[in-house]
Amino acid sequence: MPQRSESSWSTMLSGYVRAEMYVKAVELFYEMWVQGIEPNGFMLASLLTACNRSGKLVSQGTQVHGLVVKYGLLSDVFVSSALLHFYATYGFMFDARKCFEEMPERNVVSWTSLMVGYSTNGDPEEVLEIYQRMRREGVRCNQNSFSVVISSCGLLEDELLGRQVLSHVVVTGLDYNVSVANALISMFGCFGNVEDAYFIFKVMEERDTISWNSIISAYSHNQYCEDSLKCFRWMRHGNVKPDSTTLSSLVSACSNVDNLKWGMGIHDIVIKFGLDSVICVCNTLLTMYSESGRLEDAVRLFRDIPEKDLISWNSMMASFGQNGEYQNALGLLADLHGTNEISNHVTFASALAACSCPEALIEGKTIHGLIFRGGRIEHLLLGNALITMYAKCGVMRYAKQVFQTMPQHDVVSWNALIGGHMENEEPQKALQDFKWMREDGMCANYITIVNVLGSFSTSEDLRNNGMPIHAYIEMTGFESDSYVRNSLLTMYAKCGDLNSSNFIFEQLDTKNIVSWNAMVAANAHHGCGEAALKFFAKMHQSGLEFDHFSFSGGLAACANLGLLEEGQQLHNIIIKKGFESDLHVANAAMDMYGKCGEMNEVLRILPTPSNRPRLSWNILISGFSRHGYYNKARDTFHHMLQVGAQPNHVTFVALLSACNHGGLVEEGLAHFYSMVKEFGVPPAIEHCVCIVDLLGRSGRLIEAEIFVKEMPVPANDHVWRSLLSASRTHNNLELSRKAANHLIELDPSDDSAYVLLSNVCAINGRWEDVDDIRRKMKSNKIKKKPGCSWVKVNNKVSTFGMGDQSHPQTLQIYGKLTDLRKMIKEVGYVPDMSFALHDTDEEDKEHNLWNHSEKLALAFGLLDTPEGSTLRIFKNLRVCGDCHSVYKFVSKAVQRRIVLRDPYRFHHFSNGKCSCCDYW
DNA sequence: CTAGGGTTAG
Repeated sequence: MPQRSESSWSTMLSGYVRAEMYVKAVELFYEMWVQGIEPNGFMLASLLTACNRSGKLVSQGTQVHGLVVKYGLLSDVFVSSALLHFYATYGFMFDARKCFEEMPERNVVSWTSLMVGYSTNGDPEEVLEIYQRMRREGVRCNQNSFSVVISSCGLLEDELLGRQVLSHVVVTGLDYNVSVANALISMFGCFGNVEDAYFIFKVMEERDTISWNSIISAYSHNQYCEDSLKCFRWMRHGNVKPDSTTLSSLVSACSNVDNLKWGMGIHDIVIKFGLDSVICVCNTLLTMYSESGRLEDAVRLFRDIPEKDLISWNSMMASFGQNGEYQNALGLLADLHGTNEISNHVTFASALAACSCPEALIEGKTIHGLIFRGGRIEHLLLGNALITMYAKCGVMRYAKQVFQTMPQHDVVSWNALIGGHMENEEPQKALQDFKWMREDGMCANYITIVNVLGSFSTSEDLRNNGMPIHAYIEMTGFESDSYVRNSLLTMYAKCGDLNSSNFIFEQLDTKNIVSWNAMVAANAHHGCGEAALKFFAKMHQSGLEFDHFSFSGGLAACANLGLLEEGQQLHNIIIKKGFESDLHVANAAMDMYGKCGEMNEVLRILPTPSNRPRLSWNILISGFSRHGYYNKARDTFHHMLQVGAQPNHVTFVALLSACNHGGLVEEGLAHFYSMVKEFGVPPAIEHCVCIVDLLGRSGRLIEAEIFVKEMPVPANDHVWRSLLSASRTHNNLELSRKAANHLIELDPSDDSAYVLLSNVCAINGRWEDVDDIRRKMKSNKIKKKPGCSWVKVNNKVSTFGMGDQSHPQTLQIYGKLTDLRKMIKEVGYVPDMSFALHDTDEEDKEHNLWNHSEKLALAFGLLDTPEGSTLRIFKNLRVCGDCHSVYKFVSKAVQRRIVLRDPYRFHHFSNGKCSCCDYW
């Protein structure tokens, strides 16, 4: 073979590279090398390109680096550019960077290679750093460098820089370049700005498949399912053939219940184009079926994927987890172990997410162990997932421990911790961690704010923490976020400041389902049932569909108003729409039936004891308590302990109030002490109110007063009101005065202090004092909350005030009252004048007593309802003692069952007796 | 330059 010239070796070498015969190129080089021919810069650059493009010749490339150094060719710009490109391609960014920094001169290609390297290695921050440096050094970008910079802005959601880059693009005229425009479409998609994405797409002069894919995925990522489908139709109309990327995006756009019908159509198209074996498409389809609540279809799809990759496994595991099937998720983890696939951090994150419920705590701990032994414990994402898992299992101690041992935190770590405090009802800790987070220099995002606000639930929380944070929100500009505005609204509502929540609600530019639901729930839970129902109806009129939250709120409103029929109708709708199995809805339904006096209905829909959540137990106990079945309340409490459910502070409020209504003083006290000692539930103000009421009602006023002085939390208005009411019942003028003074001090606008005190004075015949109190009320502009009663007859609610004559059947009503009075006087009724609170003669007193609203409602109810039916009457204030006695007599005289609900409890009257045994 | 799985959420 004749001796070849240097140039012929060069030509051969570059020929092999052009022909994509990379291994041949390397072999040729060795042949030349053993013949002792010294390579020139061009050869080494070609060789590096071969190593680069083959994707496999890593060690060969690094050996070439040695030759470059040996022959002093680092100063050759072609060689050093090729070397840089080689290192960047294989992800050796340290070497790539070194190469770049040491280059004698750089062209735009060198800059681009470096940026592409960082981009493909998942470091968009570095890409933007380099871009800024390019700007400083006056280097002009080409289409490739612009594309990678634009895509990095999108990934980092850096909208400010993104718009700057756009202006640079326009200046250079590269906005007409297809690749650059494609990148811009995706970037705006990442910002959630589909309008600008579409604008760029619309003005493009020529589009390729990637352009279509970019706009479709921009719509898909931002949940604009219909728009992505519209684009797809337009694309098909122009005879552009979709590829697997197009269809993947479309499938993920349809990944929810509402869009499943379209998704299934796309599934058919996938099959038509023969793309149903593309793994990426299979995986998106799997997720789509799972997210639409069709887990079985997802499982079938998973089984049928011939060559599952790790993402298939991870997706399936996540699907099981999201559908609450943690055993299946963990089973999959075991199956994965038997394959060739190697699990990654996403695998474990999904497994942890599946274990994020109290029942799966042990499994969660096991995964924690696996992560530790697998050496993944320092992974940020897994640390975050662990915090979440422990927080959702209710073990904040472990969540905090994980947090403290993590080598680094991001905003998600803090949010998971604060969110955990929120869910576990620890508002002070949520606030404390929020403060520490800011001291630590970590920027809050909207989720942080939503979590912190969500942890507040009392008027104290609102005053001390909620309002200062509201100020912080206004200052930092978070109030422009619609999630934040909704959670502000919810906070004010939950803490009982309905005026403020109303104000925020009215100011909302768009009222979404969450805003409406918050208004319904807050009004229902704060005793404004009618307002709640109005919101409920208006929400529907505005075209929104009810969800779990709306139905729970609607039921709570019916419960508040005691509207059994409406509640039942709503419950029927709920069943029809398939919401009855939702835990919150089921609990709200139970609560509604309980508060409407239908304990049998409560028992009918109650979950079986073994999987009965604590909330259901609490509703059951408080239901029994409200109806005076204190034995059943106590039995339920013991049953709850037997099946291993943990009582919480609400359980004890219900239990103590059962003892209270049953007059079980010793038992109530015993529960109060065991609550702290045995169950570790710290006594809160609600428990103390129960105890004060318990002691006071039974006449142990001295002990009640001592308890108030010594109890672990400061007394509030409820405590003093209860003590005042007890001293009225047991006629203790001195204590009444004390309690009334405290009450007026705490809440000067409250009418009950004046009213109750004047009652005690009236009983004792101290009419001057009564007048004095009346004058004070007048001068302080305080009005007695008017008592009213209502009764529903023939689907129409009739409301009566004291001495009300506004009803169209007034004549008959008063006639009926006279009859009743005669009838029961014959069988022993004697009016109890101590409930007549004006200083008049005895006849007037009796006349006033017979003007009480509950008596008017009773007379009307008896007029217009069939004989033998149960009469249901409601009162906004505690029932008067004389009326209670009248109801008993009437129930026997006319042989009717009467159910009276006041704000505290139910009275079931039947055959001359009341279920409260005259103790209320 | 486009596409599939994961942690925080009213």
